[in-house]
Amino acid sequence: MVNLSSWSIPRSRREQPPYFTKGQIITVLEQVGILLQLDGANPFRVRAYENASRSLSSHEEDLWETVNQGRLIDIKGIGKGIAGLINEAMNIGTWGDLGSLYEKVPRGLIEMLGVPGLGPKRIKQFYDELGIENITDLRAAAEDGELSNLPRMGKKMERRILEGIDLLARFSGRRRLDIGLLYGEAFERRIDGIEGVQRAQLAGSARRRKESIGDLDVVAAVEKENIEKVTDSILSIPGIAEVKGAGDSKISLILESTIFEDAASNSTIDGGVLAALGGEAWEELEANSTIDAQVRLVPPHVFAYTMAYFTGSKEHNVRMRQRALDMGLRLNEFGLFPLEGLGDAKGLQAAENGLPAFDEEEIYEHLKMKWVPPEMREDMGEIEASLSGNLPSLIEPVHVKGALHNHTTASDGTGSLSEMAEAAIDLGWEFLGIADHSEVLNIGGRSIGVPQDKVIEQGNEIREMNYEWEEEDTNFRLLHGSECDILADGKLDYPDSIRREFSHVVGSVHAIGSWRNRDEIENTEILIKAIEDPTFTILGHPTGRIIGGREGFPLDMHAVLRRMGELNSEGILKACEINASPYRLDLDWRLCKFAKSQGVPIVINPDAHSTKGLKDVWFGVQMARKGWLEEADVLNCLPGNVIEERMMEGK
DNA sequence: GCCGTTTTCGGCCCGACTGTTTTCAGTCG
Repeated sequence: MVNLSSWSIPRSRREQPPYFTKGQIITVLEQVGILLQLDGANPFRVRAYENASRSLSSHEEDLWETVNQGRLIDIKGIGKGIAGLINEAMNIGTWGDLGSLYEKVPRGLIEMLGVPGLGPKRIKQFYDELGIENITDLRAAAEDGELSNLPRMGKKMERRILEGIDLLARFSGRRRLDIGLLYGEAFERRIDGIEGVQRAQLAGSARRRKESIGDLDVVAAVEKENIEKVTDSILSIPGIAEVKGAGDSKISLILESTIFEDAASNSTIDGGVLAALGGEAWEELEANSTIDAQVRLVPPHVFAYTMAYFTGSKEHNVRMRQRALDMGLRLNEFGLFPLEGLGDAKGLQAAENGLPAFDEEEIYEHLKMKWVPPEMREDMGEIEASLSGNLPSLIEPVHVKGALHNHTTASDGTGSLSEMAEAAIDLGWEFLGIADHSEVLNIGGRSIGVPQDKVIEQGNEIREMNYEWEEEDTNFRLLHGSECDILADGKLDYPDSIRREFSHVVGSVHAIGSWRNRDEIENTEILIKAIEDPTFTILGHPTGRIIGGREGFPLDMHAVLRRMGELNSEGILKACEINASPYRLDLDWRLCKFAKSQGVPIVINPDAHSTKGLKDVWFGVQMARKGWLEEADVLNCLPGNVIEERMMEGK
């Protein structure tokens, strides 16, 4: 959901250029796209702003440098107009006449976009004709029957809007990946088990492993004569809170947690996903959560095309269509057809003359491309890589041989040293890094961190345990590290003498408040200073974001990763964590490829606070895959007998 | 507003569903 408080044109807090950061510019372009829609602008102009914003966020260079070199218009999607705007914003600190656009569109209209079934056109119509400026006005007008007097509006629309407002209040927002997958896998299995369904598979952002899921897409292969029967069966699946619509080829509904009833005893529900989930997810499910879902029913021979289409992303699909057009073909959810002689044939009828494809590999083959793993389908360069045959060979969960950031009862974990070690051995790991909180940390007035004498004791205990494993020829060791707080001034917690004894120091920011009150440039400088400390090894959850909870603090992560890359090139190990907790998934996957390009090694850390928490590594691997990483890019794929040495590089 | 080895003008991805209509506009993905 959009955050209304941030919907004003930013004013610079700086004395000299650059007056705005790349992040601010990306946000403004994105917001302008939305404001223009509500203002009834040409939809292609709207898209131009959306595209510019998107393409800027995947622009890896320093934007200020690009501006100064006059190379803005070299960025695809940025032409003369938007380049001029960015120039002005960074050099002069003003935004052209965008201020008037921001003034013109009432904030409440943006909020109204969140109402299901309401789009920019109707919102503008309500505003122009009835003066409706926000959801409160909208509800009143609908209840008074004013909406149904407008052209192309009726009683049904009015009722739908009222329901939409309720829906928005109850179920707004996206679900974390772990919750989304839990629902998605359960729903997929239920549908797959229905008589008349030949195949059923989860598509959409869940299949692409986005860090949050808006709604679920399941594609089911069903022969035409069975559609009615299968539709009835789907609508009788337990756990459907509401049916939003049902046609011949598409069913929209809202799922609730009762879909999991008797799931525990259902042996068909299993797989890596459920195994990867700890207790926390289950607890949350019981608290009345819901998720939107769509089922697409298609004839078996077009299943692969429909899967590819509904896996997305939208941006990937646009590029794929364009690729098809370049080859004189049309691509849609039913197939791939030569444009020539296509005539007026539409939809499924046209599919009769399409190129056959049993699976997605064949679709990509028809387009002279290599199959792209779903996680990578974000139009972040995978089309080009696929065309040139340079797709990476992505990391897999089995490559992981340990993890370096985990907690015990010494700080706020629930497992003892030996319990955590045992759980790691059970996972087939060769090492486990302990990194309890440093002494300064207290949350809600309760001290969580490990005092100095205790952390020294912990080190002795670990040495003894390691000695025993070595004696009995067990290929496993504990690494004694620490999750050291990065203080507001960039200093690390604990005295130097203590920190030097650790095998690795995970430096993390926890006092998010003070970092959120500073600007991007200041935070970036201070964080880099912390990283440069000789004892610093791994940057823990870099931005402090909580998915569905709070944004991270402002930070130029590109600049941080560039500096870390420099230090690595000098032989000093500075690694960046992908915090694998589904609540964090931070480093963001969008930055993994850049980290790699700068020579910054990645560590996938579960940040486990319990034995179960170790399994969260699975989610981190999914993010690494989205970020194009291979086994060799991830430090905790190294064998146990070399990891400790690697941690000490440059010290 | 962006883009271009057919193009500096005229395109810009494509189809289903819904509710409103009697041929289509708006929304969604």
